[in-house]
Amino acid sequence: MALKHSRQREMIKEFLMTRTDHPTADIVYMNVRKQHPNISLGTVYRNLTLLADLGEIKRIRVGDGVDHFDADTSPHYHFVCTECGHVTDLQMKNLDELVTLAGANFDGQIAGHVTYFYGICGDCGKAGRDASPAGGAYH
Amino acid sequence: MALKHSRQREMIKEFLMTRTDHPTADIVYMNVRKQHPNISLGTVYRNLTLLADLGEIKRIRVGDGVDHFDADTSPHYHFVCTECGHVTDLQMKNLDELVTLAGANFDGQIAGHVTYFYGICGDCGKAGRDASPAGGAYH
DNA sequence: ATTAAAATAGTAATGATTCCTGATTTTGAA
DNA sequence: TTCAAAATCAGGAATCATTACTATTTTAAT
Repeated sequence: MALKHSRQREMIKEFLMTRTDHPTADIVYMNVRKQHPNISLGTVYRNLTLLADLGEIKRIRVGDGVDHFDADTSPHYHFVCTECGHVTDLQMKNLDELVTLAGANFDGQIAGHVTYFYGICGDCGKAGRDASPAGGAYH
Repeated sequence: MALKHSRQREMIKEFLMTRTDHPTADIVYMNVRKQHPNISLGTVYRNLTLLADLGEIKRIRVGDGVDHFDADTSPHYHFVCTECGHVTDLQMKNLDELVTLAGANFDGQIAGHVTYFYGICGDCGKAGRDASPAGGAYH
């Protein structure tokens, strides 16, 4: 029942903390494997889930069919690029007031909300303009 | 290239329009099969995707690992019960202003936002209180 | 050092969704 | 009406993320 220390879990957490983007389980796996070549994908999944349950990391779902993970557990919002799929942080005031607003005409207890934004990220926007036949700078 | 009429697609759309909840592909499949027993699950998926691409229905993703579908394409928000998993509509003013707010400190083009709420729905709340040892009405 | 609980590696299983293929429907024109 | 091309279908195989299983290894308390 008690939690025991594990080198694998430590490495997963450490790796996540080095990243400002929000890697998927598979990306975590590929990277941790560089230092610990025979870690298994199942171990990565199990520990990501465990850490998320403990509240040490956050699981992020942005509708792309893959779970992303974030070592930053403070409340903040995310942006998903519909072009490259990257998930990035977004500075913005907290919107918990929405829960009150939503609860006004609703029969039930609203515990929280999920909000994320989508569009074209800065990099893809630049690349798109550069590649455009209608007047980008090429070379 | 041109779209051709299909009985299957019609039935799928018709079934969705009878529902105020937001069925998954599998639920659509099981129900349409009552009238058209040898429709295939692949056909249901293909047509749900097609209808969603045409904008005739909406695909809803609420982080439960399954896509839900909604014949009501007008902008509105959803609530997911963490107890029973049901997805229901939620009356609330549109929040497109959030996109402007979010774009303020962001490098990129924000096209839209996804918001949904979660908690305990009215039915589960009632059931929970009824079953509670700490003072429900038993008789 | 001993030992029971927890965690692991490796692999199999699951579940939602997509892809593939040969047969069937639809539709517009002859 | 007849016909052929394009679209769609049914059924099943394949994919992909994730979870479950099991024999072995690691952890940590005695």
